[in-house]
Amino acid sequence: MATIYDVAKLAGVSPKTVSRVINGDAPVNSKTRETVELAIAELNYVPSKAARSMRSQRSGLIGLITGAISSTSAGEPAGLPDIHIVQGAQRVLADNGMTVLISDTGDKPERVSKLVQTLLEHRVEGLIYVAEFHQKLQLPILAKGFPLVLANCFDDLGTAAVLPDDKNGQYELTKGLIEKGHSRIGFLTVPESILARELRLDGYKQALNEYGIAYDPELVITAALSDDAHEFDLLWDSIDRLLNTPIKPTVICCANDKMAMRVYGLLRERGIRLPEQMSLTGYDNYRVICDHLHPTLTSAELPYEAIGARAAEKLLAMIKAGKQPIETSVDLVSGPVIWRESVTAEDSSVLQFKSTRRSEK
Amino acid sequence: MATIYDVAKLAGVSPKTVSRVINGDAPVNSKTRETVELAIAELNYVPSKAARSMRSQRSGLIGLITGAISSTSAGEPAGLPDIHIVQGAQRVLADNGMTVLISDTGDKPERVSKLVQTLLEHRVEGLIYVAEFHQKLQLPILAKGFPLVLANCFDDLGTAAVLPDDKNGQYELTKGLIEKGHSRIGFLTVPESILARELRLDGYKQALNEYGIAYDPELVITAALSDDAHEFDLLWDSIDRLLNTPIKPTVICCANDKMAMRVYGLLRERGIRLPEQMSLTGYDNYRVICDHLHPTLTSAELPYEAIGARAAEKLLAMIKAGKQPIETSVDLVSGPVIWRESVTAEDSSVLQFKSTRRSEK
DNA sequence: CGGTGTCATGACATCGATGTCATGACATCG
DNA sequence: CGATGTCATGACATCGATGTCATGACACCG
Repeated sequence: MATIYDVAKLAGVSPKTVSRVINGDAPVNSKTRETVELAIAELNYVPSKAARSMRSQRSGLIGLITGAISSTSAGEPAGLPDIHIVQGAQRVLADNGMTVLISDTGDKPERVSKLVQTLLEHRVEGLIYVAEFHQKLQLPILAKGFPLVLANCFDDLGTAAVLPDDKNGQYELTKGLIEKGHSRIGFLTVPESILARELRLDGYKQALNEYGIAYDPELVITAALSDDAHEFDLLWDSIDRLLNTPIKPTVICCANDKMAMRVYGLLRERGIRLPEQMSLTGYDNYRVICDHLHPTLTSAELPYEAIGARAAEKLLAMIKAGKQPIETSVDLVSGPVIWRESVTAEDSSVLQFKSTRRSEK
Repeated sequence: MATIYDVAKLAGVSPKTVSRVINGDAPVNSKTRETVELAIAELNYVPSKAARSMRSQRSGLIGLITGAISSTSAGEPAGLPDIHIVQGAQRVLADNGMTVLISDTGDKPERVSKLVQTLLEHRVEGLIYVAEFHQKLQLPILAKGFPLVLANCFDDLGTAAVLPDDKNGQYELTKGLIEKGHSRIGFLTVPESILARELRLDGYKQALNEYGIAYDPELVITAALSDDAHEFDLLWDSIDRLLNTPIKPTVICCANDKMAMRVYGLLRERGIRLPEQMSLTGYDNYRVICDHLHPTLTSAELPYEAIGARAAEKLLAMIKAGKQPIETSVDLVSGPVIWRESVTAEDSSVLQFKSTRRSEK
């Protein structure tokens, strides 16, 4: 590969002059510039970042650690694939002239510190750690003050983090359902081990509360996440319980789109027409599922792309601030609810009836 | 960040000795080694790849260009997300001590040459280009002899490439169906613009042929790919045509899992029970869909992870060969058929079981 | 005409690691 | 005892780019 010396030789100038042409940081005679540019083209010269970053002490690299790239093979979490977070981060970073170095844990958390080491060898200017689902964790400690942003996760040490606003998502979803005339709203949640559970439940309750609808614990059922047959039976039972409550729900909120996809099949097997006899919602806005299920599935978006983008922006700000410590913070990112065919809107008469009833209370 | 000089100073030795300790490439007195190792730990020293690769002329970096990372937002292709190809490549490369630099076209193909430039600045030792679906394309030309592997695509110039064996996948799928007793096999294909169409059709025909089943063009219907409402009507029509053939098919092969997901809904809307009254297959083995549809969906795997891995192996071999030109080639990678609940086996015992149960009602 | 300023360019050192060669301390051998 | 070999270590140059400083050519001014 050609070097700046080769170019200089061919153009009959000093390497420094070539450098000036490339960087445009000092005046160069236009005739000289032309000769140099010709030589560059002739030799297919591309400057070496390694040499540059040695002088400048800036690599232009950002390290991104994720399990995303291997996660789909193993026990996959229920949500959207976190690759969308990588997507968002990569876009923002590329727009700012940074190149992204990815490394993947391969689902072996103990590898993280070795990956970090490799990234530091490349002198990344900052790190983003992407978790597969909203969780709390503890990374091996880096040098103090090294720019690090956690995406989709957070820790105890006050490290900068960007998280999905799960409470708000379920709140907006529930609120929308109520405004469309639903008041018996079934809720299939995930197990307690999942952080999002409580947050979403809070959003659900808040919406009910604002509209004066009493919270009925019978309508909230914990459904399992995992994919094996046993859990599948449990989901079946959960639905039975919902359908057998004194006043049947008119809509079921599923903890995520995958669960909703199963519920489509289960409900139809017992002859229930969708959405006429039962409305359904998911969570994640997993496009492949939501757009292609029939009827298409209403879902609250898990704003992964935006989380990635925000994490990147935060990181860039931290890098820019340099030594001056920016106060780190935890950002919540909200996503919209995407209304699709799986939810019926009851007609105005019903709404009227309902509001009447409410005022009767 | 600490340098080798800092370590040397702290340990009271020369930088070269530190280098020897790090690389273990020459004998060092065990006492000296200990002192040096202590100093390294003390200073959190991490050697700089930039400096190393300047001397060694090896960056340890592989460039990976993809549209994957932005593809889901725009007009998404029908298949599996190509991120799985990245997955496979990253795994193999990491196992070989290489770090992956990703860059994304952001769905703007004209950006490719700029991305290549950036990757070359980082002195990547090779490049993998990942396409979103099986296609022919033309990359901007690199320096001749620069290690490059195309994944999920190929060109006219005989560049090394790794492709899915679409013909074999559909062949195995069709063969399996025949062996399970199906002989009227509907086939919803993708438009002619898609390369996989002809390949898969060939596989379908070959299987029929081997079992002496006549090819009936009426059973093969071109269904659209895109997601808008109009195309959706067309899919409906396609299914009608299939159901109205003189002898109805007992199974419908869909061009991909997403299409199959829609067909589930469409068939059920007209009261057809799955899989009892109609078997279904997809293509891609898009796990989120196949595992979670009810009944679970039989599908031929689009072996993206393996394609990525193979591409990486090919690239590493090319790099290792160096100047000696390895003969480039196009590899086909086959994936298995994953048999799930959506296909009934029509052998006598099953038929008997069914009729028994039905008569019990 | 000499002093001063501007423009275009080059010589040289430097970033951090490591290959090459040299050196000094010992051990071993004839 | 002197020659030779081995071991442990260091001095120095080098990879490719660029910051610093110097230099030569020329214009302009008093």
